[in-house]
Amino acid sequence: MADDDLVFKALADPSRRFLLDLLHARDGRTLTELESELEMTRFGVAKHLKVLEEAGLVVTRRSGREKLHFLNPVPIRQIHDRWIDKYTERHVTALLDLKNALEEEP
Amino acid sequence: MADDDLVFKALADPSRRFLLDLLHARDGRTLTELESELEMTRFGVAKHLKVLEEAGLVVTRRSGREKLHFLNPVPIRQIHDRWIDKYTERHVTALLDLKNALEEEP
DNA sequence: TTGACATGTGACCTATTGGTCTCATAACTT
DNA sequence: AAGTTATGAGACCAATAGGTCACATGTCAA
Repeated sequence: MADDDLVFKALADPSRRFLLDLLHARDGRTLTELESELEMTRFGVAKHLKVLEEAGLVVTRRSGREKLHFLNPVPIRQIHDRWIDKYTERHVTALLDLKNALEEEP
Repeated sequence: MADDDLVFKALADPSRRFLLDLLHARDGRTLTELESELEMTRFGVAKHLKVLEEAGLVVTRRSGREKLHFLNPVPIRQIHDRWIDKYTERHVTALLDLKNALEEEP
């Protein structure tokens, strides 16, 4: 399977995106710790983490019997750069900054 | 289905990503024109375009019997912002700029 | 070394998805 | 009006993906 296909397939599942949210909030967690945040068996979570790791969205490091998981932002940025050039980026960020500002002020 | 789920599901298919590539290169194309670029029947392409449109990745405008398709970069940028904060962005862009520079110079 | 803890593998079932086809509507051209 | 062009809706089938389970390996602590 092509590299980018692995990334997009990995992002296509809501549980996996939630795992990325968890790791974005705090890195270096174990499978068991992440498992407690999802309503799913350990096996399901392990499968999802494996998909994320094979896509390069999550990087791991072993520490004894534990496996620590870290978020890797590089593939996300590459998605961005595929369809948003520097010129367009200025417009889009300005638009979204305005949107966020308006949503914060009631 | 949740908004972000539609976007990620839409991006999960290589044919749909190729359609976005085509629209990124040149906007405002019709179904028939896009169809000629894929090795697939018109019905398949139409289905993919519908998925992209429902996800908000493609915006359309009718002109007589033709339907013109345009790329909308906003959802892409929102994916980016979900997992890459301003601080991380500086590091990642610097890293990727370096990578691209090295690949261009042999 | 014995038991508890943390993770890994592969089979299995069900639900979803990609792609094609038949049928149908609407608009331009002459 | 008639023929052609551009698109739309829904049935259908094969392939894929999400989730659980039984079973297994490696690691820590007493």
